[in-house]
Amino acid sequence: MDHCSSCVVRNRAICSSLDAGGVNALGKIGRHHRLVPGQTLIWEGEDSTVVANVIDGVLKLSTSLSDGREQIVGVVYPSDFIGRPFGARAQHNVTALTDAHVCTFSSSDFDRFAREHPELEHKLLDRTLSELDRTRRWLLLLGRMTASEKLANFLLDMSERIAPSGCKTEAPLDSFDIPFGRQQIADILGLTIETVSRRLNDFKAQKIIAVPTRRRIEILNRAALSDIAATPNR
Amino acid sequence: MDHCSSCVVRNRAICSSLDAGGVNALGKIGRHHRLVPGQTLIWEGEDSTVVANVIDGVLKLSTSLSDGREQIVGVVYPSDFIGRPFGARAQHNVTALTDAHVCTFSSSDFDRFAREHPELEHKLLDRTLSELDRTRRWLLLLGRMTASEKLANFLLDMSERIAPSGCKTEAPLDSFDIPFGRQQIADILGLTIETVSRRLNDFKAQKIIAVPTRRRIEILNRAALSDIAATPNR
DNA sequence: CGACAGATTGACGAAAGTCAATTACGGTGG
DNA sequence: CCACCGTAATTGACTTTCGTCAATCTGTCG
Repeated sequence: MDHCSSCVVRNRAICSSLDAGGVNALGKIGRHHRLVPGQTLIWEGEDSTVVANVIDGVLKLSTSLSDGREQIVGVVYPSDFIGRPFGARAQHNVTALTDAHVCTFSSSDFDRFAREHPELEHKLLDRTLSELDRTRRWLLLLGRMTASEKLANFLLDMSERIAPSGCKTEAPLDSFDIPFGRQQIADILGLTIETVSRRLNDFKAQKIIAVPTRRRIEILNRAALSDIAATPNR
Repeated sequence: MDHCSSCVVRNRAICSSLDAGGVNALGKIGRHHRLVPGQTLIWEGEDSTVVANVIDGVLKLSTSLSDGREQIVGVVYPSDFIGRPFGARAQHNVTALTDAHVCTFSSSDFDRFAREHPELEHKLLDRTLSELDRTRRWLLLLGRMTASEKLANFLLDMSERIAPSGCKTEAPLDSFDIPFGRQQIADILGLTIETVSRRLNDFKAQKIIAVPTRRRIEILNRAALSDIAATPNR
């Protein structure tokens, strides 16, 4: 880990809680890895031996049942943290969806480092609390929403989280590529690919969205989409 | 907060990370509250002003849609921690299901205290990571399981988490009271009360469980129940 | 002994899943 | 640059599961 100081996520990842000396020390125990789409970094149930920072790319967290049913339980982007520090067993798979760069640490190294750096643990705690809130909101989507509501929320969520490289705006984009195929959308929303396809076509027919290519979405009528996405009670 | 040293959760709540002096200092900023069933401690969307430890009782975390659909996103037991420290807005309601005792702290007091006590933050981080893992497993249940599978998992989960006062065994109980009505079971599992009732009766007809009273469950055939609860792939 | 909320049961409908066939996209090689 | 191929996505017909609505039952508590 030679160039932490020039790392693109230096100021956004948990590293941002550390001063130059701390980052340097952390860098010494980290290793840079490249992942290709479909490559799995952590397997569910294995003794958790690595944690990591995402530098570039998109990865999914997933769990599955023995008959093959799969649920995606999280999607991570650059600057996000991966893995379960402090000795517990990995509870889900971590798999690259795109080409990805990650900065890995052995669990034991990271645990030791974290315990010596309260500022890092604080940052990680804050992130984990936010991720927990986000995941709990997802429970509402999976447990209580219809297919159309799920998709509307998904598209709005994507438009807020996807920022194509080179574009610095913070505002939600009306036109973007999603890093998921239909099966993955289905696995995120707890649906089948057929239902995803049908509801997406409903939106297309109503001119709420356009789908110029398989992976591109254009939101033509954001108000209508927000309307379909059942508003949480707050 | 006079008697932290005699608190029943002193050695299980996050307080267990503190020495006598620390607990004493924390006790000074905490206030003891009694809650009655149905009483709400925190409302979703309000500016988060309190966090708390559960001393006794069971509480639910829930979110709802404007049309009344509700999803329970968490259930907390004695020694569990409630709330979102470090300034974010409350994302869900916290409501007592039984008579309950909690030990509350103003967010700002707690935040300040936590930042001065890395051991406390570490403990909280470890718990939050575990809770995140648990919540993510719930996503699989809501997104990919049938009503029967959901109920089987729910019953097994309950049998492991419920320990009636006075009983010190760690083994799962085959006979226990659940602190939920049918509507709440439905809100946990993303079902309707009718479906809960029907599937429960299926289990009864198969002699897998008995339901001597509304709130009591007796597991007659744990193996069959585990069999229905689709096994995660690990 | 009622009365009421909570739970069960039944009949029906709607939403999403399943299975199968077809189409379209996107990458490859001629 | 175009034709071809394989994968992914769409579409259609049908089934299943769960939800909805309404009636009935039951146990809890005054």
